[in-house]
Amino acid sequence: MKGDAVRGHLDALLLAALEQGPLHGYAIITAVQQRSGGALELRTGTMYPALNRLERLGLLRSDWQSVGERRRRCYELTDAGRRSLAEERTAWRELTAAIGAVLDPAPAPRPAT
Amino acid sequence: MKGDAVRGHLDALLLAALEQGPLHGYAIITAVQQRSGGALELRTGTMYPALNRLERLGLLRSDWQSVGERRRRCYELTDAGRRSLAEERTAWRELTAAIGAVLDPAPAPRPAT
DNA sequence: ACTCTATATATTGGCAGCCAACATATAGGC
DNA sequence: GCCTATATGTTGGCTGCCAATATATAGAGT
Repeated sequence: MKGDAVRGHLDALLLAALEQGPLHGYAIITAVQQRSGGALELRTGTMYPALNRLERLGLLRSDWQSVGERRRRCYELTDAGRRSLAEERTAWRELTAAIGAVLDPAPAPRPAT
Repeated sequence: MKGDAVRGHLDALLLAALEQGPLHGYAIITAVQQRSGGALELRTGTMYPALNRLERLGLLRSDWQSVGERRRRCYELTDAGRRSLAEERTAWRELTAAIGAVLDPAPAPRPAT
């Protein structure tokens, strides 16, 4: 998968990854990687700033956990985040429908041949 | 449709628009607009430089036509352009499959309940 | 003990690629 | 005469992702 593949869809991916329950950043990377069959690999320099931004926007909330000496920042969706995810899904369907229609145009219907 | 919608897929759209025959730039805009049901509207500041780039890459060739006093630059696919279009289609399918799998994950198969 | 990898989070600088705005010109309708 | 559609192009700017870098703990291998 070429670079910039997730451009414009990063927020949707992050929100979707958190839909089924809280995860910390590193776990989000592996979850997205697995769900996509290895095709999508989020970069830390891409994801962590995005998670912070989504939290500032009120779509996520986070809390720090400790596992031994290790610290993790665990994110979960807010209600606004769930609504935003629904909008992102709609936008994604519209985009794929629009581009798909140009890439693979339906044959023009013709008056009863 | 939000801005930057075509980002990363512009070349694919242009090549696909020209697949069924030569068109000039303005006609490409209306063709893409119609095929996408009005969802996609290419900007001149986006398209014309892209057409030039694709011609430099050898994926398109162009010739100037005259309709009365009007001049049109008519583009058509080269063989390399057709091959590139096929690759763009494959890349598009892989991308939609990957992102789609994250946005709408298949329920995990579980051992005979 | 030492090294390498995996786990885990974060910042910085760079840049590709699209967009808005602008510029120009012909043609046709009202 | 004016407005809109047709038609092609350039310039500057900004968004948003990436590579590179930094830091630190944990565990496995040798």
